[in-house]
Amino acid sequence: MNKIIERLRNRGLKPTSQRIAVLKNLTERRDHPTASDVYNDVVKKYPTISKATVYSTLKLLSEKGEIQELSIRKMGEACFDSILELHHHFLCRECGKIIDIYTNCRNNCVIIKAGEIDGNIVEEIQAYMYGLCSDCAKKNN
Amino acid sequence: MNKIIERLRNRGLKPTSQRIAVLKNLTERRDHPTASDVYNDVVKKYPTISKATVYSTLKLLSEKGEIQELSIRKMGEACFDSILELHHHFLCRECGKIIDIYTNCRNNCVIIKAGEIDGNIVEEIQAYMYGLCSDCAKKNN
DNA sequence: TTTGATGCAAACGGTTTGCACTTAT
DNA sequence: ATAAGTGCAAACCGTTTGCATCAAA
Repeated sequence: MNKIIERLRNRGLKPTSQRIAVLKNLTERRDHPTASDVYNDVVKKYPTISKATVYSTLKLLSEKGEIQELSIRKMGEACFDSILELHHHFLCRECGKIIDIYTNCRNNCVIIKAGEIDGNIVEEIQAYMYGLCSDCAKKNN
Repeated sequence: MNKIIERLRNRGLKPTSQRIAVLKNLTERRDHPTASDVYNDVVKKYPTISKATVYSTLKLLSEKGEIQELSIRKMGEACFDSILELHHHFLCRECGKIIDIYTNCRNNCVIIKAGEIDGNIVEEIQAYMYGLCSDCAKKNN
């Protein structure tokens, strides 16, 4: 818990109970939730929290670089990830699940090795993979 | 022009003047326009075209696989690409420009070579790179 | 002719904003 | 005390929808 408060303080954000609950929730789950997903969870413990606060907290945390907003969307909604370490995402076309992909991309990716491509300076790469997740692949057999 | 009509017919879409104008516009430009971008261009020649028609045409073409909707957004707006050939996208953090990246990824990417990762079947990969484009990199020096 | 497309305006849904009230420091 | 954050509702904006009109076959 103190760790969550510290993370907020380090980013210059007052550690209010709402913000603590939001960041804690996002940190504990690994399913790339949308703002509504986080709200629906947090509101159980803090019935008075508003969606606006959840939105504002997620936006602030993204801007400060404490969490990241993914480029892909779940049914039109932005989704968030508390893990900043370089990793990619797999999106299942059947069940819509988003799965973290950790790969030794740095070792294999010519672009990351070079740090630039076609004269453009590459600071970050996010790869989005589409296909059938292992669960859905099993079911379809 | 006949080529555009043929592309529409092949997808089972009536080649109306509006649809021809939309697909032609998207095919001629390489700047990954949003629906509004396309509308603003097309409306000059067809002053009566409505945004709803542009949206519907772009949606139909995406669904039929004739064009693609990118995963990234320009200021919250969906953007489209008439090029389906495997390629990636570079997004400049300074000017917001989206640049096509063609790389021999197939030869280097362990994931594409394997066709699966962590048991998930990978059918497609879109890589999004973030950084400074060559133009902005020059300016900043 | 008749089936499907268009244009308009209203609805929709995720996100943001304005403002009076509340809370952390 | 006071600066910052919250909750509510309304506004916002990209996108979709319903429906009467219109055009391609």
